[in-house]
Amino acid sequence: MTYNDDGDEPEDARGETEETIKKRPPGLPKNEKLVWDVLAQSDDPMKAYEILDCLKEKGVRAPMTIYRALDGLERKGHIHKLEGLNAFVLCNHEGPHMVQTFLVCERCPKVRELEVRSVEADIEAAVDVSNFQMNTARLEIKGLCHLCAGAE
Amino acid sequence: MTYNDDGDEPEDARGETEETIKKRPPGLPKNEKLVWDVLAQSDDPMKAYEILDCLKEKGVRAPMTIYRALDGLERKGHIHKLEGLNAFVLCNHEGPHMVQTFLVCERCPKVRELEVRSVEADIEAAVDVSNFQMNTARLEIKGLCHLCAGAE
DNA sequence: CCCTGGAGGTTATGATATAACAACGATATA
DNA sequence: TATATCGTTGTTATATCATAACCTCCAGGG
Repeated sequence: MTYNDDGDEPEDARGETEETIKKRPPGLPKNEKLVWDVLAQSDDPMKAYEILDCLKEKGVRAPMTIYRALDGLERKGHIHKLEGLNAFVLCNHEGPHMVQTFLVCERCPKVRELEVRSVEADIEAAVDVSNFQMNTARLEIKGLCHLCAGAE
Repeated sequence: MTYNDDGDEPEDARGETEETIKKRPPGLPKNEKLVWDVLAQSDDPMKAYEILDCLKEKGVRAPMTIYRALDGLERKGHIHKLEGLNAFVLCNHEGPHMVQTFLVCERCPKVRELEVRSVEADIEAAVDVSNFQMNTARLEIKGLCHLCAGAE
């Protein structure tokens, strides 16, 4: 058995992943696949220890395992960390991008990732003026989501 | 002695604050003044436990004390938290503002706060379209500062 | 065959942050 | 004065988040 025994689908035999819509990127090591699948089944961002809880049943015991997988996934651009929540979400679009924009509800756990071209352009311009060499940027917008705002 | 014995200047008797340029807002409780003064003397963002170390000599013993003061200062808009660094900086401009923008160097501890009107406008527009009720936003831009970029 | 490097397992610990409760001082007001 | 209340502070304990260090396994290349 190798560390990269890629099935195209999760090896899970119990049908837990039937609602997964997103397609898991190929070539991930075992633990990164496990973590990716957990995140894919969650509508909301998840904390490292929550992911760990979900994977206890699969034999994962140590936080280290989760953090290593998260680190790998993040370096490959498959997930983002929401620093304000200490939580992680799948990236929801193709290709690399410099500015990640999130709408974070303060009343419910919902987070949406946006892609806002005009913001990206403005940022690049402003940063340029400041003589700063941008690598990545993360914009976390806090407030009330659609539903929570409606409910006052 | 009251909890709000405002002197206009830090009560520090040893001249440690001689380089302070910023003007501490009036009416702060004792611990918030202490923490504000520490941040004012630092060019760079500081972590809670670093602030605590600086205030050991003034008799502050517990992390709680620092976190409470930071919380008060943040709610009043006098400081910001850089979530990506778990660190805190003085706010560098007047009046309330919805979007905080930071240039965070990945090679040295330098962080600059910007005010970028065009970005703010774009964000508000984009958020509006998304049917989201924005409260605040924080943009953390990572890369190489001026000096570090020059040094390759 | 042996070496190497990526991936993984495990234990321990470090770093960050909050809960809970007690005590104090200022202010208001009866 | 009495006493109620509120914000601030002090203190202890604990929760939460993250990494260091060390060892093993195994696939692939000389």
